[in-house]
Amino acid sequence: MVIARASSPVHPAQPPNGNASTVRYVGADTVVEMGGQTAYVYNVAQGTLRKVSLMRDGRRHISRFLCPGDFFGFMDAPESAHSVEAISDVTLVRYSRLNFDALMARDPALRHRILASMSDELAAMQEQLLLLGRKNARERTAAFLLTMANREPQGRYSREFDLQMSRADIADHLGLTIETVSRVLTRLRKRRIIGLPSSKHIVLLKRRALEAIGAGAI
Amino acid sequence: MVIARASSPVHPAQPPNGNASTVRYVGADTVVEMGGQTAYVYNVAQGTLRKVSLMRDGRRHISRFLCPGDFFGFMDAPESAHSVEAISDVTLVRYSRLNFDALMARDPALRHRILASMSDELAAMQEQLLLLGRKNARERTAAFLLTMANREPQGRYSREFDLQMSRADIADHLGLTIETVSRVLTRLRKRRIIGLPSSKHIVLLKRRALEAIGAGAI
DNA sequence: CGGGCCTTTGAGCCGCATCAAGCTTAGTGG
DNA sequence: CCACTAAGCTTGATGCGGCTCAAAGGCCCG
Repeated sequence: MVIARASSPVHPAQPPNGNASTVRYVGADTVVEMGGQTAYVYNVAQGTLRKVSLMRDGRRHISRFLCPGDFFGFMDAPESAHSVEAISDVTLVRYSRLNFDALMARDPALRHRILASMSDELAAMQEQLLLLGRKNARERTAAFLLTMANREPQGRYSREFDLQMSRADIADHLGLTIETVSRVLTRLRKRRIIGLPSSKHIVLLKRRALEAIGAGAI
Repeated sequence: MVIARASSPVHPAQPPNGNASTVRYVGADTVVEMGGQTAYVYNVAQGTLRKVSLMRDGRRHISRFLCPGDFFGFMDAPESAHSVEAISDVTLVRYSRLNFDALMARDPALRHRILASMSDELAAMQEQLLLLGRKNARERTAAFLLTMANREPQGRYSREFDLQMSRADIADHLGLTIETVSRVLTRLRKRRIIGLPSSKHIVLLKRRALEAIGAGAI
């Protein structure tokens, strides 16, 4: 039940306007928030985080990676035992939940923006359920790469991008092992569907083929 | 993109009050709603439905079973290709989406009820992601039986209940095959953890043991 | 009593996990 | 600039859980 505990928050609580404050976390694996009702709603400004569920015996699942623009801490139920951890240096904008609720009540535009964001998240989760329930390792990996490509900031050409997370994180997101993820990526590289100049740098050589694989054709 | 197409709606559109109307569907496999922006929000009054995603090659996934009290059609994103199908005779209360939005804007209590309901749904989906990503067949089945037991209407003693859905539906919800579901249930019966007087009637003989299995202990 | 559907049970196989080395990269200190 | 180390990634060999294929067993309804 750790709330916004940072091992090293660089700039704690400096409000740019009345409601929000900016918080930064440096280094990997910083636990930002875990379970319970949180006092804050966060918006990711920079960096990447992971939303982690843990089983008692150590099995781990990552339900989602949080990228710039994403909200979190808004709709998380008390009982679900999950935490949010930074996997790179991160800058968050933090809103008091009370202010946020009040703001939502007055501001229909914000309300719709939040509902749309939640709707997107729900759709993504539903896709992920299908992925975990019915797709094989190759299909999962292809779909994941495309999701990551589409999440890249606009400034960058999404044909080519860096994965922000380790093989272990990818495996725990896709319900696979690091070995399987590695093998599938190697196979996609050997078939010239992706380029892999370094372990985290991805080039989409045949996007259409990758899309077909991710959708379960072929 | 079929919206509220019923093969046999018994009582179409009889408004009990200004906003809502009651709709009934008889027979199984009736498609109630599929993809796209729907004009209505539904609340389940009686019966059970399934929320289905389909892949082009026929692979199927059921992300959720809808039971009395559940809302749907509220937060479903346009692009996700899923449908909602009745698996028993069903009575739904249908609200116009426009009215619903307006009502939500004015009524903080309703707004919080809806947010809470969405929060519950999100937590359930997160649990399901962990289940599909990291649990084995026995753990999935145990967790599923407990979920179903806890969803029973209060009038019925949840130690003992009827499954509303077929083995195929259970399999498609748990990312397994009908054969595996059947085998796991048989094994749980032989270990006297559940009773199975008929194929759809479940008796929880050792709830604690089942909980331990479902959580991944043992 | 017969036919169709759902469920159960069995036999064999396959995809991914597990176990076990190597390899690459980054960081650290001499 | 080069050991040295540690962590992460890749690759190979083997095993197993759940899928596939097949058939038999219940149940419902005419």
